Amino acid sequence: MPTVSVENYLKAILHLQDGDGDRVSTTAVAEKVGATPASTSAMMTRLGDRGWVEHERYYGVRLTEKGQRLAMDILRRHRLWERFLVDHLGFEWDQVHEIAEELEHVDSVELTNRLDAFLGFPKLDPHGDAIPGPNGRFRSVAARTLLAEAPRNLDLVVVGVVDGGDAFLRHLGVLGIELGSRLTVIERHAFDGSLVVRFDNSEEQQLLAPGVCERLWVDQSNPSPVIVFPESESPN
Amino acid sequence: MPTVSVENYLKAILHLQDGDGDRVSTTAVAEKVGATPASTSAMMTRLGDRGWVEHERYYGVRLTEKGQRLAMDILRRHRLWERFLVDHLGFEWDQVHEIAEELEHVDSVELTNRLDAFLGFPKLDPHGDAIPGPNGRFRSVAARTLLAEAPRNLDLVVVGVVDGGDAFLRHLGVLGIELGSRLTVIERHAFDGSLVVRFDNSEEQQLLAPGVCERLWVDQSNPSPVIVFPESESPN
DNA sequence: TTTAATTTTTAGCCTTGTCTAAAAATAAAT
DNA sequence: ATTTATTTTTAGACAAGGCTAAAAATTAAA
Repeated sequence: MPTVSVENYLKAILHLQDGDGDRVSTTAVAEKVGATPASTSAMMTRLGDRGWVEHERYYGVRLTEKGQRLAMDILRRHRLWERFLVDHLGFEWDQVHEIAEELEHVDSVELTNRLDAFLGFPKLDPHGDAIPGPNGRFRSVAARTLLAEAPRNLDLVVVGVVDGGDAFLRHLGVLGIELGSRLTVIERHAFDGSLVVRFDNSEEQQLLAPGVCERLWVDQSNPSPVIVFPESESPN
Repeated sequence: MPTVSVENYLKAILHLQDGDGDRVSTTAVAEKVGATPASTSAMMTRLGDRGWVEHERYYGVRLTEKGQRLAMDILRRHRLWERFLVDHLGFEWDQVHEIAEELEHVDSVELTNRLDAFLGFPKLDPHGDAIPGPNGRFRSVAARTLLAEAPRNLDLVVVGVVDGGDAFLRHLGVLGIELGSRLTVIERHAFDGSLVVRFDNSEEQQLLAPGVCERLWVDQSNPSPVIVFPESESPN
C-alpha cells in the first residue's frame, strides 16, 4: 500500500529512532532521504494522516505501532536481499546496498518468507546487522555469540572468553573489560572486523581490535523485546 | 532511467507488436496496461518525445530501436525472475507473474546478469516463453527442440519425429504434418501441455495434443534475428 | 529577556501520471 | 457522398512528491 517514497521515509525514521523511542527531527529525516526539509515536512504530515507516525508540529515524528511494523518489514526485505546477493549471486558486501534498496520495495509476504526460508532463516545480513523475522521483530540471537558476530545496536553482556590465556585476560583488564561488562556494538569496520562499541551507559565510544572481538562471548542483556521466530509463521 | 509506469507501457507495446513490426493502437495499449485511452494517448506522446516509440498521430505507435531494447530488457528481467521464483523458491508457475511484475522493474545490469548466471543461463521461462539474453535478443534455441518445449511466437520447422512408429506417422498424415512443415506456437495450455499452433501462414489455429508435441522435433526456420549469447557479455 | 540563529512550516510552482468529458480525426455504413 | 460510429486526442482537474523562497515557531546567545 505505501509507495516507494513513503517506504523510504519510514525506513529513514526507523533508522534514526534506532532503539531509543524519542522523536526524530524533520531535518534529520530530510538529510537521510536526500530531500529538502520542506518536502519532508509535507511528507511527515501525510505519514501522520495515515497513522504511521505521531507528528507533533515543530517537534518531529515518532513511528506508531503500525509504522514501526511497516518499517521493520522493509528492513527485513532489505537485509534478506543483501544476504541473497552476497551468498548466491557473488556480490561483495559493499556492492549490495544500492540494489537491495530497490528490491526491498517489492512487497509480497509470500516472496519474503520464501526467500527467508531459501536463505536458511539467516539472523544477520552481510554487514552483521540483525534481520527482522516475519513477525516484524528481531530474532533472538543465539545465546552466546562471538562479539565479532553480534549485530549492532543490541544491549550485550560479556559472558565468557574463548582464549583464557593469561596474556589475553591481562589485556582485557587493561581495557577495563570483565565478565558482566555491558556494551553495544556501534559500528563494524569492514576492513578488519574491528568494532566500535560503547560500554554500559558511557557516552564515549571505544574501538576494539579484531583479536579481542573474536575471543569474547556475549549474550543479549535485554531479552524483553526479543521473540523467537514462531513456527506457525514460518513458510512451508 | 524510465519510470515503472513507462516500463509498463513499453512492455505492453512490445507484447502487442509481437514479431510483426506494425503499429499498435492507442486503445490496445490502454487495455493492456489498464489505463484509459486518454491517459495512454498522453503517454504515447511522452514516449515519442523520449525517442522510445514512433508515434504517428491517430495511427498508433511502434517501438524504436532504443525502445525495443528497453522493453526486451524488462522482459528479460521478468522471465529470469519467474525462473528464480519457480526453480529456487518453490512457487508454482501460475503464482509468479504478479511478483515478477514487480521485480522486473529493479534495473541493475549487474544484478540481472548475475541472476542469469545463477540460474544457469536458462532459455525458457516457466511458461515456455523465451528469455532474452543480455544483448536484448532472444537466445538461439538449441537446434532440434521438442515442440513441447519450444517457445512461443517463433517460426519453427518440423525436422524430425521421436517415435517413428506407423501409427504415429499415420496420425501426422491425418493432421497434415510432415517433415518441413512450418508452424508457430501460439499458446501453451498449462493443464496438459497441449499447444495451440498456427501452420505456415494459415490464418486458422489448431490444437495439438501433448502426445504429438512430445514426439516432434522442431528447429527455428528463421535464424536471421537470432544471435548466440556472446561470451564477452557473460558475467563472471 | 530580548535579540540572533536555527528549524520547521507554509505558500506557490512544477512534473508525472491519472481521470472524465468534450472535440477532432478516421473508419464504416448506408 | 454523407451520415454514423469509432478511435484518438485535447482540455481541464486532481493527487503525489518534489523544489525554492518566505514566514513562523523554537532554541540559543548575549
